[in-house]
Amino acid sequence: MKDCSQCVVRNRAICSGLLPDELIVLGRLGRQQVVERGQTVVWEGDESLIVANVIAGVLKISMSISDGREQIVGVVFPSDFIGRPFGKDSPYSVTALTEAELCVFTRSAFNEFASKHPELEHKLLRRTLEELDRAREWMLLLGKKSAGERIATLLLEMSTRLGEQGCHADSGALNRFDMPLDRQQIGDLLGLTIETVSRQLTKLKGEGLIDLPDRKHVIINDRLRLSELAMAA
Amino acid sequence: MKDCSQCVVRNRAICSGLLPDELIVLGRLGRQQVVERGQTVVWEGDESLIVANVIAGVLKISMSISDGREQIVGVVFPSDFIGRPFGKDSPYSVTALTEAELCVFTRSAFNEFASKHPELEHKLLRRTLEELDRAREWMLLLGKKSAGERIATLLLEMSTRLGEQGCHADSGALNRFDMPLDRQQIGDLLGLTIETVSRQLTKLKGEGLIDLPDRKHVIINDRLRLSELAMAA
DNA sequence: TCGATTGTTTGATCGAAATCAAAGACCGCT
DNA sequence: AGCGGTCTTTGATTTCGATCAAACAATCGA
Repeated sequence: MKDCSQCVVRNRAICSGLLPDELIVLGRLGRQQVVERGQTVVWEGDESLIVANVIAGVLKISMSISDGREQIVGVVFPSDFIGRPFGKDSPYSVTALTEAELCVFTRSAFNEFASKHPELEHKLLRRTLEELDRAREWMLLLGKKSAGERIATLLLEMSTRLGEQGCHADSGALNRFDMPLDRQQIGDLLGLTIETVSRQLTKLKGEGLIDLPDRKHVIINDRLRLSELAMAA
Repeated sequence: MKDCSQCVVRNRAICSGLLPDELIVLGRLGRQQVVERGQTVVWEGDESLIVANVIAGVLKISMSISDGREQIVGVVFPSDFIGRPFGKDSPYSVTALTEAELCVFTRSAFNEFASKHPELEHKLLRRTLEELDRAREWMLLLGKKSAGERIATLLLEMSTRLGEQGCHADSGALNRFDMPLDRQQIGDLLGLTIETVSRQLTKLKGEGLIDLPDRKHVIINDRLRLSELAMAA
């Protein structure tokens, strides 16, 4: 593995805060790996063999019912942590939505290292608590919001989470982003069908709140009105 | 506070595994408190002043939209942990569904103690990861399951989680339990209306899969068929 | 025991999103 | 540039659960 001190997510991932020599030990346990769009790195129901830090790219966490219905239960960005430490099987799949770069550990090696480094576990705990908050926020969306509210919420959420990645100086960039999910995946995340997603997006575009120059590109014109639509608590 | 070594959730709560003298220190930080049915101990949006272990009773975790729509995002049982450590405001409310008994800490005192006791943070991390798994399972339910599937899933989930509490010798008790949620709350948990909940329960009763001797009491007659209906992955 | 209140069930109708169906746009490939 | 495949949009129709409405059952206090 390359030197962790050069890692682009060095200051944001859970390994931040480790001492230089600890980082060297951890670095030796991990390997960097490029995964291509569509590739699944963790399988629902299978033994949870690996965990990883996301260095670049966007991935989805998904669960499904035996008849094929699929729900996306999380979207993961650079510096986020993926996999299920401390548990034999993974209850969900993790699949790359874009080409991605991971810093991969075997679960057992990570577990062992983590048990000896409370600072790391503390970081992971904080991150897991945040992820739980986000999951619950999404439960509110899935349980109570209308199709229009769901789409508005998603656009704002993607915009801010992608925005956290880039340079903060360019504030205008917050309102233009590449949606890493296709229409089907947006549906699987929002609990809607592909047709409903399409209609709601067309509606927002018609009202001038957003622009959709092409399939992937989204431009938010009226953030305020969009957040009113999203009906946040 | 009473002696922690006598606590009924001693072996299951996150404080299990602490050394006797650590337990005494933690015990002095907490106070036992009885909360009555309907009482809210944490308010959504307010500063997260307290965290607690649940000693007895059942509580709900809920989030809401400004217009009053409410979603229950978690149900909490004895030995579970409530509150939001390491974060200024609580994104959700916590309200007692039955009379309950808590072991309450101020957030700041708990945070400080936890930072010094990795074993405790490790327990909390494992618990939070499990809670996250449950939240995601529920996202699948809210996003993709039909009303009938939701009700079947809930009945099985309540049955097993309440069953974990009691004595394991009496296996028959798993199939009879008191539902701590009323119809409105079941709706708020499943993303359904009170009428749909009632109709689905009546349907299951008509098919002989369950009995409902009174409002609160549930008897599961055919667990296998119920879990087929629940369509678990 | 009665009446008031609250919670639940049942029935009739409505509507938002799903489903079914087909046309249109975009992309990669040769 | 032209073709084949995939993804997206648009339209027509259906359906499941929501909403509206009223009867019914349980609980509680006087």
